[in-house]
Amino acid sequence: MDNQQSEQLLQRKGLKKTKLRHALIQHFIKTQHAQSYADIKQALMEATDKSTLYRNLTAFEHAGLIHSINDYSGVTKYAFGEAPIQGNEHAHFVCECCETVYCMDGLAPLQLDIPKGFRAKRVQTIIRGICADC
Amino acid sequence: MDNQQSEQLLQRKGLKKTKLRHALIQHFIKTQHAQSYADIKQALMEATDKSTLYRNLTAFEHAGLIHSINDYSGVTKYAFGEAPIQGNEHAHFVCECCETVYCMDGLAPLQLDIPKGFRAKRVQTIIRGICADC
DNA sequence: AATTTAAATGCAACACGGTTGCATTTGTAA
DNA sequence: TTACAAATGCAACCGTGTTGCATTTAAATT
Repeated sequence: MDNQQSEQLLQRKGLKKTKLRHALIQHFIKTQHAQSYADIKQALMEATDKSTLYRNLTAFEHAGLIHSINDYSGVTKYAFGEAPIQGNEHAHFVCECCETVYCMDGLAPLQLDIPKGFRAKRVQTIIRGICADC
Repeated sequence: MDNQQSEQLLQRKGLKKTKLRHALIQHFIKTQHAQSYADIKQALMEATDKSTLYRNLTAFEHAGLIHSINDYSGVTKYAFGEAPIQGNEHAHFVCECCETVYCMDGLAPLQLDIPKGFRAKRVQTIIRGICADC
C-alpha cells in the first residue's frame, strides 16, 4: 500500500488525511483519464457517501489537485493535475466509441477573431472522434 | 399573430402544426440567443408539459430546425437554425456576466495537431468572456 | 362532413447528477 | 488527553431529462 504519494499531496495542500482522500488520489493517479462521479463511485468498492465524495471532489479541485472537465455528456468529469492556466488551456478529446476523455496538451491555440465589444477570457475546446485504442 | 413563418417551417419539415410548436418557433425567432428548457418554460406562460416540450425540442433538432448547444452550465440549450455542418462548426460564446450564449459564425477554425492514432471528427469550441452588452 | 389513424399531448413516475442541513465522528494541534 | 475544526454519513431536496400509457388532436381518406 503506497500511501506516500497521496500523503505528501494532502499535506502539501493542507488537506486532512482521510481514507477516502487517499483512495481518491490513488484512483486518479492510476486511471489517467477523466473520471465521472459514477466512475469513481464504481471504482471505490467501499460504500462511499455521495455528498462526501462530491465535497472532496470540489475540495480537491479548489486545492488544484484535480480539475473538472465538461464534455458533451452533461456530467462533470475530473482529471488529475492542475487546472489549465490562462493562455495554456488544453483541449479535451472525447472518444465517440469508448467515451474516454483525454487531456491533450500542446495543441496549437485557437486563432480567435472575436466581434468587437466581446472580450474572450477562457477558451475550451472539445474534440470528438475516435481514440487510438478504438 | 404572424403564424405564417412557423406554418411554413413546420410544413416544410413535415411536422404537424400544433399550438405549442407555433409558439416555440415564434419564441426561437424572437429570442435570437440560445434557450434552455427553463428559459422556454418561463417564456411560454401557458402551462406547458415538460415531456411534451422536451419531445418537441428533440423533434425540432432532428428536423434541423434548431440545434443544441452544450455550454459549461451543464444544461442543454437550443438555438434557432441548422446544426453546424462538418467543417463549418461555429463557436459558442458564453457571457460570464449575463450567461447569454451567442452563436459565433465565421471564426477562424482551430489549428489541430492531434496525436497519431487519434481521429478528430467534430470540434466544439466554447469561449467564455464578457459580451458586448455587459 | 364523418371516419379513421398515426402522431402529439398530458400526466405520473422515475433515474440521475448534484446540493444542503444537521447530527456524529475523526484528524490534528495544543 | 483534551478540545476544536473539519470531515463524514444520512436524509431530504432540486433540476434536468426520460419513459410508459391513456387521451386528445391533426390531417388524410372516404
